[in-house]
Amino acid sequence: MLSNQSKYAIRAILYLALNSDEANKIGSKKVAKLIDVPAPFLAKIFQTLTKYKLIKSAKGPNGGFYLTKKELSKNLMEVIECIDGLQSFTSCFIGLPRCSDENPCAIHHVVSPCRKSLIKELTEKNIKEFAEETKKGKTFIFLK
Amino acid sequence: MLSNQSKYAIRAILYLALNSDEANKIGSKKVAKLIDVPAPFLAKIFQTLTKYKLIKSAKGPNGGFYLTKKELSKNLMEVIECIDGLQSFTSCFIGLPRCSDENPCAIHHVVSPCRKSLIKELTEKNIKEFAEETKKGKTFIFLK
DNA sequence: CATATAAAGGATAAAAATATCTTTTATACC
DNA sequence: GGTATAAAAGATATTTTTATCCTTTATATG
Repeated sequence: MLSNQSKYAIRAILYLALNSDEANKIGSKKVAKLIDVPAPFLAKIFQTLTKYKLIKSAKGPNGGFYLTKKELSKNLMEVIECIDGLQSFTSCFIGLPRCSDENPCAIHHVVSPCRKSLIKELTEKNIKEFAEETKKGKTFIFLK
Repeated sequence: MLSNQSKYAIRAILYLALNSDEANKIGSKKVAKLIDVPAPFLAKIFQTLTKYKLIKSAKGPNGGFYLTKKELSKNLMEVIECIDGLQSFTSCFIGLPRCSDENPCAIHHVVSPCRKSLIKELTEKNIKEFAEETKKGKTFIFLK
């Protein structure tokens, strides 16, 4: 479904949501270790996320990555979109080039409602809200 | 979401459901051309589907691939399972190794219901039923 | 200003998925 | 039995995704 890049991005961004702010920046290597993803790969992912303004970065000593209120108000679909694009959510499940509600493929009516509800939830709930549930111990972003 | 292999497999198997039977076998090259997928790749996919008894094959002149009642009664989850496995439907959306209903990742509650309903529909409806809707002109398996 | 730190950028490497090609096997039909 | 047909099997090539490495740039601090 999602590429590894998007998976890592979501985990990392939720980690930053829970553990960083302007006064507490975290380096990419540290995040990588803590959420258990390949460090140089995460560094690349963070470059993309920074470029698309989904996270903040600062160079130099005490530099690192962090989120502010602005980034916390973004949603996970934006994260997925800036890394994978929306194709995997919008293009035909069985690869027909012009499948649509009007011209549906054989399984369109089975797949489309599922996707729409998933997109809705990943768009309407922001990063802060997802992080808050984890903070309360209801959900996890890493599991030992 | 699905690999190209699974996408092609579903389209091809629905094509066979609509256009083949024991008396009307179709060669893999012909199917490939008609549903617009790479011919040698489809030939490989058909090998797998044959091995897992999701389609029938016959060698030699007038040989080819076809479905009987038995194969028509199978479902599309079986097709996906034999090619991709179930990982993409069952493993954690953001890649946590032991995410579950009891130990949910941050987006488990958003993703899990969508997946469950998708699996249910792709399991409960058989190939014949999907093909019949296409036969009636309600859905398509190729679109010009 | 020198030094250390950490991100940014660019180039490269490894693995997996996608796709193709060639040879072998089975079988229908003359 | 010989020939043509088509799948099965196995080997190879290409592309994309995943991952790593090295150099450059920015900046905080002494």
